[in-house]
Amino acid sequence: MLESVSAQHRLSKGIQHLKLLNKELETAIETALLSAQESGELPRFEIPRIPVSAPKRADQGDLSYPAIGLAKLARKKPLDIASLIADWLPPLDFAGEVQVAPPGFINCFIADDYLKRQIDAIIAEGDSLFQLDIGCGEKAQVEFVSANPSGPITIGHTRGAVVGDAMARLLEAAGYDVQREYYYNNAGVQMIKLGKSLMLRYRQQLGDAAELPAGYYQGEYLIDVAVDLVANHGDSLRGEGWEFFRDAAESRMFDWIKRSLASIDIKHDRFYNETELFDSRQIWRVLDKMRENGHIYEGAYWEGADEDEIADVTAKSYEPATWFRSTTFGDEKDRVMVKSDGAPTYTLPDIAYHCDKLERGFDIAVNVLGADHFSQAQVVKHGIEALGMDPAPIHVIFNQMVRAVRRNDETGKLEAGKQSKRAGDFDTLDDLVEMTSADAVRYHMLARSPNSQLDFDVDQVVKQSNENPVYYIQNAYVRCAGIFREADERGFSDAGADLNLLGDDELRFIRKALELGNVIEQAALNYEPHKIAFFAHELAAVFHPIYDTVRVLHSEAPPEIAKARLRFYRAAAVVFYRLLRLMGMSAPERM
RNA sequence: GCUCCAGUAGCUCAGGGGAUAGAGCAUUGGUUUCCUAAACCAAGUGUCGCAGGUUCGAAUCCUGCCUGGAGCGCCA
Repeated sequence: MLESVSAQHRLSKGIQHLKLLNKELETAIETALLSAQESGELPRFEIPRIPVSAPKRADQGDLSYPAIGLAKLARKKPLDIASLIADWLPPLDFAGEVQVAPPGFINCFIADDYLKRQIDAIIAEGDSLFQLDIGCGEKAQVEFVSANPSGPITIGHTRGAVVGDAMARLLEAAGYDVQREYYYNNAGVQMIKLGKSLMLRYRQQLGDAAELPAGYYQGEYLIDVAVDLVANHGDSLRGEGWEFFRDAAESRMFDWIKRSLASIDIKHDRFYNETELFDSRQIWRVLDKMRENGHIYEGAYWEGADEDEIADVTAKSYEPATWFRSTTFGDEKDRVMVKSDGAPTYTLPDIAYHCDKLERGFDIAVNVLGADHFSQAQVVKHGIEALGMDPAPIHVIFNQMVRAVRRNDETGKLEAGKQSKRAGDFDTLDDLVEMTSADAVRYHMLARSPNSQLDFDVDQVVKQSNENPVYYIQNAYVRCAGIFREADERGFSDAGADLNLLGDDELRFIRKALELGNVIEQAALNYEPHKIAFFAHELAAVFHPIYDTVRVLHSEAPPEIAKARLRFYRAAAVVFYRLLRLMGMSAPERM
């Protein structure tokens, strides 16, 4: 489905149009190949999609296409095919020189004139730079964080929060109408334990001798809540049951969670909880539907259980439970939907929730989960299939584990944080933000493939220096802002700037900046939000050397050249602003 | 035992059929009369875990193995 959508991608209407040059060239090459086939110079074969990419070396052009890949199909020498393509290539307004390079590459240079024109185009697009229309306004949802309200946002949740929010921003940039959702379980035994834990903490505050049993929530934060309850209500809550305390705890925890997330500029549009699915009896309707479709059965153990499992279950003398025959869909064993005590497992509401999600009509439903949810997510997917629904819109990003680390000065190795004497605890989002900054947390959590385990190096992130990529990127924007401030003070403007006076350095930056559209598309449609973080750093690395030599308000820069350069920096500032916002980071005017 | 993720420079990680494998940190040396040096310039560093295979071409794909992490509940 994505392919068909992406094929009809368009850019938003603006006065100026920024193009996805890779796509343009790919299309043009396809046209050239068809023409060559038409003319008989090339045999007929189905043209495979070979992506145009940016070569590593400058002398290999800005966009490169390996025609080598067609050699076998065309039964011709790669270099000859490349030549044919070059011959038949329709005119492209952005293309300068087109070279054929051995062993069979088409290397296309972007024309300087085109690059210069893009500067005003970038400024015109402003905050919506490279706002794509791939999504055509279709509905997308990102479900992320989804931590149960039983404690603070941990470092692991934080990764999901940052990745999810960046994903949402990228989908918006790709043209989707995006909803951010937070789903949580508040109907199970864990919340009962939370309520009882708070109740005991409350009684402790009143001087009762109460111990928290093992498995209850031992965290000190519940003591804080209990202290508050005593301060506000004295001992008047002594008669309240655990339900009261559960609700009080849930409410307090959610206030905390929302405040923590807000501190890194993350806000959900909707909070959806399990209780809704119970109250609406939706979970039972889902179970009935699965039963109707023949995927549900009752039994003390699952149909494929071996002797050991049966012996184990028999020993526990369970009453029969309700099973989902998920093995039909490739699962390794069937799963319990309703326990023998009549309570549903958490899987059933989870399936019901995703069913509801699909019924709400999202064309894309991204789910950001920790890798420890892998099996669970598979079962949910099987459940959706058992309902006769298509799980295709659902895409899960699994984040591998994350831990806070510090460098051990003796070994030089990174070690998990808690053992550090200097550190104290820093395994919550609040701690991380306090020790570093919201921007640093966001950047470092994002600048890693979700598939990689992440060691959050607290010491490195704390450093506010050029050692830290966060400030390296932001400083690019700050430097632009500094130029604008100084220009304003001197009453200098870029009105009537002649961009022909710009040099190769400036154009090198524009070249790189024009890749942003492709980066957004790739990051959004392939669910790889980390790409935007790497691109931001690369762009800053192109920017800073230019800043050093391309001076605007310098005694040796003639006013006409200064004007053109000022206009250039206006464009650069737009690009960095857009990038920083896509990552959910701030774009400070000064640092 | 099975499933998923990872293994690339001293460290943390990008790249994931294409041209001479990259970045940051760390190391060494240099740069500032003028828009913030949180910057720039220069230097060195590799058995891309191991072994086979596919291919014109493999860090990238396939198979097997090794190492580390996460799962495999009538927990949520």
